[in-house]
Amino acid sequence: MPREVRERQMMDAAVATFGQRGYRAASMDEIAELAGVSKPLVYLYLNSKEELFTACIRREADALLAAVRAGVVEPGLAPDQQLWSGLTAFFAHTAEHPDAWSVLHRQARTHGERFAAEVAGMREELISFVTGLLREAAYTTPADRDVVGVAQALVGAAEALAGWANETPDVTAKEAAATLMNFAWTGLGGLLDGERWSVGNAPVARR
Amino acid sequence: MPREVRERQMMDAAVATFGQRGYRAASMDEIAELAGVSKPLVYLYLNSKEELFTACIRREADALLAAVRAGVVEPGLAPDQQLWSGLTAFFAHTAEHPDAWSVLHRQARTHGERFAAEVAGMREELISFVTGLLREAAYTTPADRDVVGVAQALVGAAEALAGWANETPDVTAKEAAATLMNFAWTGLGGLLDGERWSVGNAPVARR
Amino acid sequence: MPREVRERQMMDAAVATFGQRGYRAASMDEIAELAGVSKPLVYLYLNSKEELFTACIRREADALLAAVRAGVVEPGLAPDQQLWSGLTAFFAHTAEHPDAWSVLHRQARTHGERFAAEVAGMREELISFVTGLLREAAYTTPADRDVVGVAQALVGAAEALAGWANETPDVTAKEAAATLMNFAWTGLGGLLDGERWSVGNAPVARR
Amino acid sequence: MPREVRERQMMDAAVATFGQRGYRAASMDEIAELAGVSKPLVYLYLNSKEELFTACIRREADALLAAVRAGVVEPGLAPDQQLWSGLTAFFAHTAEHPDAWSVLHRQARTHGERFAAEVAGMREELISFVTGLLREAAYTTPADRDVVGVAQALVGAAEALAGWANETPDVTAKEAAATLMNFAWTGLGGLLDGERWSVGNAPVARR
DNA sequence: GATGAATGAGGGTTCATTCAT
DNA sequence: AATGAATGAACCCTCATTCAT
Repeated sequence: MPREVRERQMMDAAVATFGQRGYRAASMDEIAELAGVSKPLVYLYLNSKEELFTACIRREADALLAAVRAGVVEPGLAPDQQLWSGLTAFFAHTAEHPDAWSVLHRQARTHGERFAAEVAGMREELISFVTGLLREAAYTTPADRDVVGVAQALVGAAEALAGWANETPDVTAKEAAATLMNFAWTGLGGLLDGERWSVGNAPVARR
Repeated sequence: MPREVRERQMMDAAVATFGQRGYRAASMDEIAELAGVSKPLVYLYLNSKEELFTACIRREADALLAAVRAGVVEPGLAPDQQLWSGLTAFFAHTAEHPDAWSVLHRQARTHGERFAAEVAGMREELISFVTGLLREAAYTTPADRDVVGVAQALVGAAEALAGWANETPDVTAKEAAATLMNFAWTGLGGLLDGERWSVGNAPVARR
Repeated sequence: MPREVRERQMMDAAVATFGQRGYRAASMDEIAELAGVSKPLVYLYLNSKEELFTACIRREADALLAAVRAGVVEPGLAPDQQLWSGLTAFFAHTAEHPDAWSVLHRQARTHGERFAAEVAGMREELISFVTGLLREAAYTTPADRDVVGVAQALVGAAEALAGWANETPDVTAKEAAATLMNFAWTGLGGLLDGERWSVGNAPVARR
Repeated sequence: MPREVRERQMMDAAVATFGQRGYRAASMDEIAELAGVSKPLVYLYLNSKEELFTACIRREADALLAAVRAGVVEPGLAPDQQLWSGLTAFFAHTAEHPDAWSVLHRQARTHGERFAAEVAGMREELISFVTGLLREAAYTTPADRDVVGVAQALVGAAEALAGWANETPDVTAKEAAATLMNFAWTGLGGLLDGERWSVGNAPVARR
């Protein structure tokens, strides 16, 4: 069997195992067995547990970023529409790859600086995607720190909703995205007055 | 040395170690050494690693809840004012106890159902505190799932900002709380138009 | 509370614990708790686990020997009658003190030479009691080794029956003694022909 | 080195160690060292101390039963001749494998129900071998409990003589078997009158 | 390209024992 | 006469990692 195929099998097994058990609790034995190969082969291809985990993080971070970017390809959309598209893609991807999401969101950030740094890169790309949107949309030029703070909040909210959607039955990606748009775009103040954000008109209309 | 004192020392050491290393990577040896006692004493008082971790989670969850509640004591405040107070207290507490916050937010939720369940109780109390506020403030009666989704988003945003504030120099609790209020209350839509939430008037005035 | 009383309490607790758990599995903690005292007191009175166990063995060995001797006091009995009396006393005592019997028969002989030697003394006294009987009763003078071998067999049979009687419901000391007398006195050869030993006449009559 | 060989080495080392030290006092370190391997290999092949001990009990119980059965193969022998053959084989085996005998007779029965149950199976086979002989040989049909009691006594006597023969220099298996046959077949009553059991004629002639 | 055999190192847990009061 | 506080040492078990084939 060609090396590339074998390697993908191993990484798949590793992502599943790391995602469910955690970095420390996952054993190389289990990963090798799940991949259907012997342990020395895992070491031959991926060198060590640490490198294997790092490789998993990178692959899944890239995949998630690609998915989000692919969701926002249409040019010329209004900022809120772009955000909506990105969020929908984000929620869809995390729902389809729960183990990968667990690796990125939970495991990578709880098992040492080395791994946290690896995933921080991806997070910053998300943040800068959001800050770009915000800067582009704002009438005035807000302070850097304000924008970053708000983007952090937005991404954090998205992460929490991804977990919530994965755990709560029947919450679709669109529903999660709508919830977040209502919250993030309209704001609680508006929500409490009965306002709602909706695809295609609401926020635009509001201006 | 009396048992109570020793026990507190051990729990402090455990929170620090668990918070920094993670549950699996923390060794009872290290905890005992940091507490300045021998390992058997830790077992004599706290029985097992699992029970020790559970005790840490409970203690810190209670402390965090107490801090947030203590921050919202003033009666008769408008809902947004209450939220602001709670958030400020929350950010202040997490900033003062970063290891405890790591235990609650990261470690407890990544190392097995048992621990996750322990912290889920606290999180639900926060959520219900928020949903209570929202229901109280709303003109209309929103659907349950909407409210819970929004509360999840809000708490997730708060958690992300707590991490951001801990990592970014010179971000005070008040600043983090203000950022979140701007984001959460005014909404991105309003923010982009130049609106800002501020202590004491903005949202009230808006009605 | 006077020392002697306390000491008896401890030894009682120790015999019960050692008898049920075994020497290694019994912990000084458990013994102290069962005795209702603190651990240091056990050490103050009995010095160490090893000495405590040795003291238990001695006490119970003496008690068992005394019980057997007390069962054979009547002088002038025929040898088989003496044996019958001794066996009845033996089975009665082991049935009344199962933990003590476990300590002597099982635990003391499975946990190191030191303890085995302690209980071997008692066993030799039983053996020599039996060999005395046999020599006294024999028409001819048998070889020493023959007598000792037979005595070993008899004592072994008695030990096995004591265990069997303790485990099998409703087997009384007298029944066990009768079974053994039938076996040991009449012999399988005779038993199979329908002979039986019975109190008072059988073996005597046979001569 | 192939797995089977290594496994036998480990079990041999385990039987020796368990037989001499006892279950609790034997350490996996010691067993591994005696087997000439590292500790993890013992765990890889035999899983746990408990399973290792159980495996030892089973192997040695089977070996002992096989040895006794192999000693009684000749068909058509008189019952006492069969008993004599079985006993000779039994004593020869226990003398050749004292550690195995210690494991079966002492250790397995003093360290928890699980192990005792494992060896009880073998003991019942011996008992039923003896009871079978007795029933076959009896003119009358004796009560069940009587037969079992007598068989217990006989097996107990054999066990005691095995210990005695192992400890006393120059006692051969045949001598031990002869001593037991004298005791068990002729009975003390007969012995004291000068009767002796001997291979080939005594009991048969007696009928 | 692939594996069966093997281990050094370390972690959780228990326990007999002592000291200061 | 009695105990609460404390520990050194050892044991069972697991795991990442390598070597010879």
